[in-house]
Amino acid sequence: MTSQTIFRTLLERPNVISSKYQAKQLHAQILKLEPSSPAHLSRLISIYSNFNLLHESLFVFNTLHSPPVLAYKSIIRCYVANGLLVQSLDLFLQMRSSGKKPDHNVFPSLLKSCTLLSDLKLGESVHGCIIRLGMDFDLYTCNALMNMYGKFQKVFSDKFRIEQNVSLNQARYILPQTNANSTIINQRYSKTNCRYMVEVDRRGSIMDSVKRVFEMMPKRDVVSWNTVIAGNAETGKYEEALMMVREMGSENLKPDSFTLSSVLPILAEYVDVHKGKEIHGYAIRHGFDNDVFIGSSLVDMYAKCARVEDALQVFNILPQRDSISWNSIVAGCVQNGLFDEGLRFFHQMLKAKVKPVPISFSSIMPACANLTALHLGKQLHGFIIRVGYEDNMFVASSLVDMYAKCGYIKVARWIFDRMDVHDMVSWTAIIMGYASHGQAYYAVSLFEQMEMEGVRPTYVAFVAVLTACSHAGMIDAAWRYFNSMTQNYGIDPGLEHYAAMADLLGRAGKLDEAFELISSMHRPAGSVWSSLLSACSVHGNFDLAEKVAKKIFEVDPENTGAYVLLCNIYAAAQRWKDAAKLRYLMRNKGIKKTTAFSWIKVKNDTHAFVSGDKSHPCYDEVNETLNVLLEKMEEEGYVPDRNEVLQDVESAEEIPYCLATKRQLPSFGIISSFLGQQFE
DNA sequence: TTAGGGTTAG
Repeated sequence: MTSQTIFRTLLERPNVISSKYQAKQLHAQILKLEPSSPAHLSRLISIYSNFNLLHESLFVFNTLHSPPVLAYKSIIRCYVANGLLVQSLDLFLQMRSSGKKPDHNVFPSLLKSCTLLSDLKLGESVHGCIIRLGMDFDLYTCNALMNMYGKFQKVFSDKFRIEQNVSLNQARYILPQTNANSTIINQRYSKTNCRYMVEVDRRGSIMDSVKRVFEMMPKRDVVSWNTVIAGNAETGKYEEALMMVREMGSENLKPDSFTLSSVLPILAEYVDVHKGKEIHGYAIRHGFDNDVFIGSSLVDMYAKCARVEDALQVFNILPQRDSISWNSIVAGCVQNGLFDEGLRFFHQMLKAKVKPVPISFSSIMPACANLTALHLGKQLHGFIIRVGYEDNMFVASSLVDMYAKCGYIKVARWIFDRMDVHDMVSWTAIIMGYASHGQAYYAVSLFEQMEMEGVRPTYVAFVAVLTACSHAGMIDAAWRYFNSMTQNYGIDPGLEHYAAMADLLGRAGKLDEAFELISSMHRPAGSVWSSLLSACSVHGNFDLAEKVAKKIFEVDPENTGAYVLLCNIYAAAQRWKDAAKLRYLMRNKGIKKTTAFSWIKVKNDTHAFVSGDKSHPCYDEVNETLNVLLEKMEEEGYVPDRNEVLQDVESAEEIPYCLATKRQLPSFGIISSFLGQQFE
């Protein structure tokens, strides 16, 4: 074969050119053999642009006096791939003014530019151009059109959601509640509602555009279906998305890895592990389980369905892991309460030299918060500042929560005040922080501030404010919020809200009122009754206690806490026979009190305290210290109530403080050195 | 021409 034949073959079958080096060799051959052939030069531009070589492509393009369509569309594609979006649209206009008729390959690139520029109007103009040129039946062009409209629909949807739940930071002034404030709140909501209607119309019309394009298509491929399915999945139209996955089959198209990427998050949201497993089986049968996207989605789906073991299994056999698969397993562990495991994976991720992103920190921070591992939380905070993630709303909210849970409410407030915008979660985190620190005034004031700024309180925000009221004995305010949930926001009170109210009323001695409230619940849970049982014990209402205990045993016959509490109540009332009968019943039923323990971290060791254990080497010293503290407390007027403790069902010990073995948390010193070394 | 992960809960 002569060099000329090879040259022609290469130009006719550009796919055989597998490297940038070969492309440059071909360029040299063209210059040598046919340097002025626009057809050859255009093919060369196309080959260069396939390798994303913008500089080389432009170099050749600028030598052409009247570039053919192939040259234009190759440069346009290369511009888009390099993020030069305005330039891509400029070149399209230049091509049109030179009289060249664009073919169907040009539009996907242009539509991508409009999407990346977030310019819907421009996208609609391009759509008009597509229709005028009669390209609106082309498969690739239609797929790209649907993709563009789908992306805009998601942007509108996300933007609207954020506007609903975000306010500017004006939390530095705390206004008292007045009628004037209520008027402002109402005005804000009526404005919000107007905007809501406009946005709903806008989103609806964009989704109609996606549908219209889809329905007009003479032929659809798997990408067409995937695009519409993803559009529905991302905007919460789950049933529609799943229905379309089933409908694909009627056009003889099988779901591929992209389809599964849309389906798995829906099943995670539905907590439907059975269907999730079916999809997992399908993925294995079709070889998609090696796909890193599917792997991450499976990890996430299993974790959200509380199947951490399955999530770990999928993660452990992943042939390749990227930042997202690591974040998925870290978040999966933490969300399921496996904090140590989550921290270990975070550590391993750093060791694997995967750079943490904001999501990594907002996923791991709740582990520090729930373990009250302040030292680690502070180290991570330092790292967050160094890499500049402290302004991320998710990261900042998780920091607010971590500091509040670790006892540093002032630092939590400082971080909260520094945030430019507050969403519903950050408000709730700081309100709950104040509530758990017993600073109900701040919690309630901030809740009202949040309402003033037009952020709609949610189910969780009401849990927070009612908890605050409960701790401070604010009965009137609590009733106001409890009633406001349904009346103003249409949120049905749940278990947590009833529990806070029952706790509040019980502590205040309003036992009958609490009984009535709990009885009004649809299906009162044992835990809500339990707080009333405890209040009955404190206030010495033994008759009601028996009634309440009966209610608990109806819904939860093996509620250990209720047995123990009732036993103690009988003991306090000197009803020894009843107490003994109950204890006998417990033994018969095999009900045992779960061992509770608390722990304290001293330097790098965590020491756990369990009733009845004398194994710790410093047992005597600890007991001595406890006695000193007890004496001091008694000097200041504390009278220990030993009536109930003496009759504790499972323990014969009078003072249940002893020491158990050390519990080892991950060593954060090691993580700290990684943070410092690798990513500064 | 199409894809995956995050913060608040007595």
